[in-house]
Amino acid sequence: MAGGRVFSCNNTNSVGGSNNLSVLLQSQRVPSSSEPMDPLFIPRPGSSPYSFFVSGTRSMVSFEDVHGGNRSFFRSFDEEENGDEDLDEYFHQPEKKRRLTVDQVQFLEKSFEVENKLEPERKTQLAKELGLQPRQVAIWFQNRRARWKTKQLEKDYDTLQASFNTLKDDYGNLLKEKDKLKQEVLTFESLIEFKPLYGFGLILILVYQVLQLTDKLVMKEKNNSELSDVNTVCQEPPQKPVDSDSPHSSYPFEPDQSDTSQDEEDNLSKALFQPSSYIFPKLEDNDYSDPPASSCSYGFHVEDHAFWSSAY
DNA sequence: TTGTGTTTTATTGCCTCC
DNA sequence: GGAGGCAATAAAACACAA
Repeated sequence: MAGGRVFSCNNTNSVGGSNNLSVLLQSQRVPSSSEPMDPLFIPRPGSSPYSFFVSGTRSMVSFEDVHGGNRSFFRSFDEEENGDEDLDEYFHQPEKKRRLTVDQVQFLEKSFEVENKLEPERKTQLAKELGLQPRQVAIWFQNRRARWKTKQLEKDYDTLQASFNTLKDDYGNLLKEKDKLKQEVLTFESLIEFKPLYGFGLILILVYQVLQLTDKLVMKEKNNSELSDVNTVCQEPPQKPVDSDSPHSSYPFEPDQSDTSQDEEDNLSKALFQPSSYIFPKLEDNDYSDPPASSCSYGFHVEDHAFWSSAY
């Protein structure tokens, strides 16, 4: 035993069941694990069947006094070990562990609920009441504290596990929210770059249309001047053949009006001065469609708002 | 009945406190 | 240095399925 600790031998449980046995419980030296202690049983004639010495003192305890003669605290040793032969056999057999009875355990449990630590006086008192050695009571409390600690650890673990799961869920939700906000930030950033291009693109379109229209007007003017030159050279233009059967026949030098009809000019004018005919994406509150990759896109007609959505 | 896993009782060694 | 607590562990007792 470490520190030379001296403690009472065990097997007190067997005391209660043995016939008229009292036990002198005082170990004078520490047995090694390979050297089991032989309890020293001293029969005490005339004593109660459940009386015994405790720790070598004369603190004899009558279990009948404590529990009104109820022997339920002890196993029915009368059934297990009866008579001198059994007693003799018991003395020579190696020590065996004896479990506490249900009543003893219940008594100890109630005492443990009151206070899980054991003061010397209480230990002695409990030992007396239960017919156990103080050492046994101490060991029981020690083991009981260990069991309580294990269960407490399990409870703490469950509590921590629940907290962890809750935190994990919260963390997952926060991550989702973070991604969503990040996406919104990106959209807004893109929007900031995108909006100034609206004006620039519009200008490009207008310039392009102006150039196209100017070009066509120039061409038309040129054609007209050439026609006038031809008419000047030809004093007498050839007569149109009168052919009522061929209404579509035309004079070969007659200027072709199909290319630059008045309707087309009107349309071009409309196109030029009504830029709204170019459909731009309508930026609504929740429309975070990305802008075109480049401003060149504004050179094309976009007929459908859906185009912007599907294009990106 | 037996093998196996669990529970309970007890021991051992180390540590702290007084 | 002794008393007592604790962790680790041994070993008996017990429960239970096959």
